[in-house]
Amino acid sequence: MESNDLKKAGLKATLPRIKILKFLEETDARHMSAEEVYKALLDSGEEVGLATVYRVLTQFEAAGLVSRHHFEGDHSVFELNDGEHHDHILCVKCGRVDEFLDEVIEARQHAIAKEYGYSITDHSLYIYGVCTNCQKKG
Amino acid sequence: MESNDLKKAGLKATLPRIKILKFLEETDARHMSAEEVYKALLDSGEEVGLATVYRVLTQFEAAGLVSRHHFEGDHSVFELNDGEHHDHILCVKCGRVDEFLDEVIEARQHAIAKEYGYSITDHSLYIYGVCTNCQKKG
DNA sequence: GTTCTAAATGCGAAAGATTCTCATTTCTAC
DNA sequence: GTAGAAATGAGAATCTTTCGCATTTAGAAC
Ligand SMILES: [Mn+2]
Ligand SMILES: [Mn+2]
Ligand SMILES: [Zn+2]
Ligand SMILES: [Zn+2]
Repeated sequence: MESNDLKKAGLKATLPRIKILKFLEETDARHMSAEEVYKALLDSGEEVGLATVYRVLTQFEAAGLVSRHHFEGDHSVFELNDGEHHDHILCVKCGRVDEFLDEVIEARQHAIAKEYGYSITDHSLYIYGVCTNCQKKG
Repeated sequence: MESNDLKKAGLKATLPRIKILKFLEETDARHMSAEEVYKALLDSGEEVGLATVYRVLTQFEAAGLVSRHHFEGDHSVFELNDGEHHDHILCVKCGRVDEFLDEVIEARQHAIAKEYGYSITDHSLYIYGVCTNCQKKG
């Protein structure tokens, strides 16, 4: 139930927040932009202002409910957190996105941070390429 | 001499391009935005239109003369290529940027691309943290 | 259940970064 | 030197995101 999740996250259980969280939990599409969330809600008959979608997604991010990614210079996309970190590999032709977690890379990142004297807070790793399908086509 | 470098890159040796390339080669600042390049040129008495700076940097990128980075959701920054790839670790407090190259990570990325069936074209890795100096301050 | 108040919303306006349009200028090849 | 193609500059336009503010709402207190 969404209102409880929101309260646990320290957010007032308002109707727009409930709708957005519910939508993110139920949709199969991951990695959606604010605009896409907004339009999807409209299409399903739920009225939420675009500015509110932006605000709420930013709050969800701060609360740890979603992650924000910046794929290839584009606008921000959001995805519901499932508790485990992962990185992304994406197709520059068709936009396909796959997720992976590599412990060796994770460990090396921490070693590098240590080496340079940084207290690590976060990282982003995107691998770009052409997926199997798009390679076949040309 | 910049005009030769430009011609080698397949670009007509125009005055704006020469000025921008010369500037990038002579400045100590790396990782500059288009706006910063534009202003720095103005300050040094060189007149180049902002739209031209954007255009030229994008052409330089396509020609392999510079790399473009998207640090932390912000606008694009550019740096002159020195022939060798590197990744970045940056301080979220003061904006300091350090560069590193980790062969283990590079190798793992290729392994992952292979595993998922991607023909890899590029990647971006940014590690965010707090640098030594900023840790001391609090 | 009613009332109260701070917080949240929705709308349009505004912002910031980048691209586009098009008249004018500049390279380069001949 | 001339011609034609390509590049430039200036401002308009675009796109995403944020802001300002009047109105509404959640949730706590009666
Ligand atoms: Mn993901
Ligand atoms: Mn660099
Ligand atoms: Zn593909
Ligand atoms: Zn710092």
